[in-house]
Amino acid sequence: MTTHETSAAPLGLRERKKQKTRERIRREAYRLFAEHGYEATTVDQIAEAAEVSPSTFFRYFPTKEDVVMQDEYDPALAEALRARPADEPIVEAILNSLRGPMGEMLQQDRDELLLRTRISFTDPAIRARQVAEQQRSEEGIAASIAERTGRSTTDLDVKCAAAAIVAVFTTLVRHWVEGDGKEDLAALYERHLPLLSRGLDF
Amino acid sequence: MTTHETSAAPLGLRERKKQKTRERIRREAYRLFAEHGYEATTVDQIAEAAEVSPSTFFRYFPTKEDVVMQDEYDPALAEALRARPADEPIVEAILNSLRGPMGEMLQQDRDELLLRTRISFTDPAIRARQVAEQQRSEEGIAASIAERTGRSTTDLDVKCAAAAIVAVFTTLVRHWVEGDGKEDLAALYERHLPLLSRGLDF
DNA sequence: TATTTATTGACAGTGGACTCCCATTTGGCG
DNA sequence: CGCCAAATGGGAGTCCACTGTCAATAAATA
Repeated sequence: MTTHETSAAPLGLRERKKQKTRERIRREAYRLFAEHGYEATTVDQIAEAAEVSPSTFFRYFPTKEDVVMQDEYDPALAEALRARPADEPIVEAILNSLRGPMGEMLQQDRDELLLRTRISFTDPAIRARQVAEQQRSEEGIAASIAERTGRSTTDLDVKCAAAAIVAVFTTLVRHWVEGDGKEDLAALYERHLPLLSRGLDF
Repeated sequence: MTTHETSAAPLGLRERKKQKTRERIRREAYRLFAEHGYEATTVDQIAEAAEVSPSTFFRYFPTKEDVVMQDEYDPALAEALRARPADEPIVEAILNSLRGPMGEMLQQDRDELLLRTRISFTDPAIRARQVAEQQRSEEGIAASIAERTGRSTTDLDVKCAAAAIVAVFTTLVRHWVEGDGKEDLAALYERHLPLLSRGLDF
């Protein structure tokens, strides 16, 4: 590597074309996945729909799995969490993070998020990948909690808390997806996340 | 079908042989998975190790995935939960269930559980399957909670609670596996599950 | 023992993910 | 424009899960 990517790079025609190609492949893949399911969609079909050769598909994505999402949201949340005052109770801190730009981000990507999430809940093969990502999300959130409370990241209570939080998130998002995204995701968070702070009183 | 299976069937030589073959395939598969990983193990290898032809493998297991575990424990927990008095707080009820025969069951299968769980945490492809099972566990536990509290199974709070509980379980089991099962799993439950009842006070 | 039926192994596919290679095209640049 | 490097397409090839068929064998049954 002789050149470093700078955020202000003018981006020549070549780069722009590549980005567009990558995006086109990804978009067509998602469309086909949504239409016929992940397993039932072949790389050849994706390539054809994106108007590239199968070889080119593999140049952009090392494996078919790689075309599926990595979730930017949970890591972003872990980040946002770090900006909140440490004396704020964790659930409050999360809700406050979601009320900020983080929430707008979700609002913005609503449709794509809906589609992606639907796929990942529907298809077992993709689900696997998703779970791996989720694990990292948990670690990120655990790290935030640990940082805020001066505990260790390896603290089991911290890990359990992070796991519970992510689990509730997942449950709410699933509910949201099953309702075709008609409900307000943010409202669901506001309504059900506090369950964790007040304790499971069943 | 002209004959029906009766629980007291004396089980002819044919049936017994089949059972043994099935078990042998499963055992060898697990051994190889543990040794080389799920993906890296081919059906041919499993068949050879189990001393059957590849065709026979597929006669016993429709797909390679089908050779992996279904978890009997979480459903068993949901069952046991139903036997506890309804006025007992949920986390207490769970712990009490685990203190009974349910706990002995776990104790008994310790080694196999350790192996199976290790595989399912290690290998993404199997993890997918596991997650699907987990989903059903959540539903089972949600059903128990709903039944105990007279709420609906579709109640989002109930679903969130079940998800949180399973998430903590998973976290603890993972921790247990990572420590090679040296710690006492039951003790981990006792120590960290109450986190959920008293609320996340971070 | 003779007949029937279930289980098996061998073998020849199929399809799809993924690799390698090479010729062609296309954008970057002097 | 003309050269170079990057990006692409096409094709041949590998690996492996999984299917289907058929003949041989072993168990159940008469």
